[in-house]
Amino acid sequence: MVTGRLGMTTIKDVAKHAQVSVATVSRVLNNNGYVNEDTKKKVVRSIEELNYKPNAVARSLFKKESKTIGLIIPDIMNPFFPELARVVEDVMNKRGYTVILCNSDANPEKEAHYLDVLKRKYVDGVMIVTNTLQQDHIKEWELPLVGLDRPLEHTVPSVYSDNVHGACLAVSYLKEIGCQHIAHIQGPLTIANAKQRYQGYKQEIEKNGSFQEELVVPGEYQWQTAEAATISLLKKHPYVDGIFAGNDVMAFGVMKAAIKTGRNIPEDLQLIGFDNIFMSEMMHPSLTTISQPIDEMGKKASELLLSLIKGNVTVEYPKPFKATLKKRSSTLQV
Amino acid sequence: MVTGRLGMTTIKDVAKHAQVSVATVSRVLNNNGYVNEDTKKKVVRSIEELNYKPNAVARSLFKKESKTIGLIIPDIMNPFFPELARVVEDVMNKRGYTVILCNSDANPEKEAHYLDVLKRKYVDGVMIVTNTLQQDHIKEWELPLVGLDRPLEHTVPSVYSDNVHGACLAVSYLKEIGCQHIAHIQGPLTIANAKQRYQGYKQEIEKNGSFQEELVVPGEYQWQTAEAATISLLKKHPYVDGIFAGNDVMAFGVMKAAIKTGRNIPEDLQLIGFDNIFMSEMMHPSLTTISQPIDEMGKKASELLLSLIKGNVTVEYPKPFKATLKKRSSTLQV
DNA sequence: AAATGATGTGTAACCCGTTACATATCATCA
DNA sequence: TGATGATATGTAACGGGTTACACATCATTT
Repeated sequence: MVTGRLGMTTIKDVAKHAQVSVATVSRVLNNNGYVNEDTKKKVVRSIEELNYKPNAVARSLFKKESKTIGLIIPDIMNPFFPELARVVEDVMNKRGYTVILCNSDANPEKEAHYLDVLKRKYVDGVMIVTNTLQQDHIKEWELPLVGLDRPLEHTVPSVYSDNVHGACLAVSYLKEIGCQHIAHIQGPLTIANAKQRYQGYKQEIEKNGSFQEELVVPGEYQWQTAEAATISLLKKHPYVDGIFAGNDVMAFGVMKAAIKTGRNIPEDLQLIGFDNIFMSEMMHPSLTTISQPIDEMGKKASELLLSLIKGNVTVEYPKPFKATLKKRSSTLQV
Repeated sequence: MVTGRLGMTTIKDVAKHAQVSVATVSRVLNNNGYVNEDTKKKVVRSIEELNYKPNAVARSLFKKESKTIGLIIPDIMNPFFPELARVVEDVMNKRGYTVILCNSDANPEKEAHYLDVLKRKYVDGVMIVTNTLQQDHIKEWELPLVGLDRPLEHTVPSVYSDNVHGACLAVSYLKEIGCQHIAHIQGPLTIANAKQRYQGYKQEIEKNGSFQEELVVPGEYQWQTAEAATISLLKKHPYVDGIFAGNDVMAFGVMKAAIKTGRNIPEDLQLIGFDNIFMSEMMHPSLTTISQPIDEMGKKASELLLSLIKGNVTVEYPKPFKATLKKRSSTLQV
């Protein structure tokens, strides 16, 4: 009596069992149209007895929606993204959506490939962290799309924080607590937020006209590179007494470098990171950092995407989120 | 000329454009059956001109497969899982599969819910990290399933490492390098691997008959709890000179506790963690730990699942992976 | 009492691929 | 020369839902 994949029960089985048509069963399932109370009970009982679960694929095919979204990020191993992924998955799950995880490695081909696959799978929308998405790609893309972490083309609403402002906050605080020579460990300039953080740094430093190009070194958003870069920086410029790292992970590298070069943080060298990933509190000393409201951002992005999926064409383009200074122990108390 | 969702081109459009039947187009697409070379060229040209992408949902419905798998883990924010997720996603992607990410929070209801949803979406298989999956749940579950990180029912092949052995390794090494009083920060005993690591600890300690229940304290696999537990442990038993933490994250908590109680690692207190998550190298001192071959395990689990999906009923039940000692700076050099 | 509208249910088309089956041509072989 | 098999292509059923439309019943209105 049971047909379908692996003995999966179908709506036909239920209809036969309850002695009604499939249309009636469907009406009961979707709770729409007219169904007599008794009929409904009969159908519900059959559904339970047969342990029937409607086939989501068949439904998708007809409805042209899959209750699935794609989440494209560079790399889930980058500590910033698990937090984001978690929030997104949470919100989406509560709303009945499922999340396909895609690691692009910031590789445009991989991104394009995922976009393609996702579309064929009828995902209802995509959330993406990217630097490379080209306008022509987006043009062909008629599905709900929201950018994350980095501003995208103006045709795509994006959720990100005010990196320039955040960087200014960091640097101005370093100045405030007495740093005379503030260096910057820079992220890859191909990434918009790294550039902006650098801009904020420069901008704030230039307020008293002391900007020195040599105090900016690339750390590739990785602690190993940042560690090496910091060591050679400190060798060349031993007077550096404050460092603004482009993200927390690089700040961890700075910490290692400080230890290796015999400096104490915060006494000899004050340090501020960016992101406030959850590990930053775990380090010793705990890391003063510019906190991005990751939770809020993830929630906002999810709501935005959901709204686009619901068909709202004119969603708001959210203002950049405010990054805030989170004081911990890698800077001195004022 | 273009029909379908959002102007999506269908196989019919292509057939019409190439002046052949849909069957022929399908044959070209799937590269099976007989197709004349010239016809093929015509069809390929039409496909390109119309930028046709076959609809994966329709294909799924017929083929009863979705080229999608589910990955159910407790929480992607737990640093152990991003590494795993990354490998799995990588392998699967290369084989043409897409990964749905599910955070269960180790909550049986959530797990059951995800399992249900995934099944309805025709996922081809599921990889799961769980302590709670009951036999009756698995019985109803006719899809390819592999367990991860923890041994599951004997009906389900699982990929995990030899935790008892790993714990023994840790403790015996601590003894070897001179520790007299070795404590254990324990994970939640509801989790099989935490229990096994505790067993290994106990087993190895008992070899010289010095097991003391009071030197075992619960750290809930979290650094905050572990930190607090360690502080009170060290207060009560100041002679403790070695700690085996049930995982790396708790070891980080121990590090904080050591600093707060004025101890140097490794001089005053030697420390070994478990997992070898990538942060363990980043900490200062870098953490000596029992390394699980996360990459290999992820790959193995993926291959296993793929094999089940391909229809192999009798897959091997893999031997537990060997955990190995990774010496770093939280223990003294011998 | 006839008309109207709400209620209740079934039939069949549709979503978009895949493939079994039917049909047709052509080369090869006995 | 008729049989056989390889090649080539089309028609239609199928997968498992959803829903437009048709039809029937019943209560209410005038």
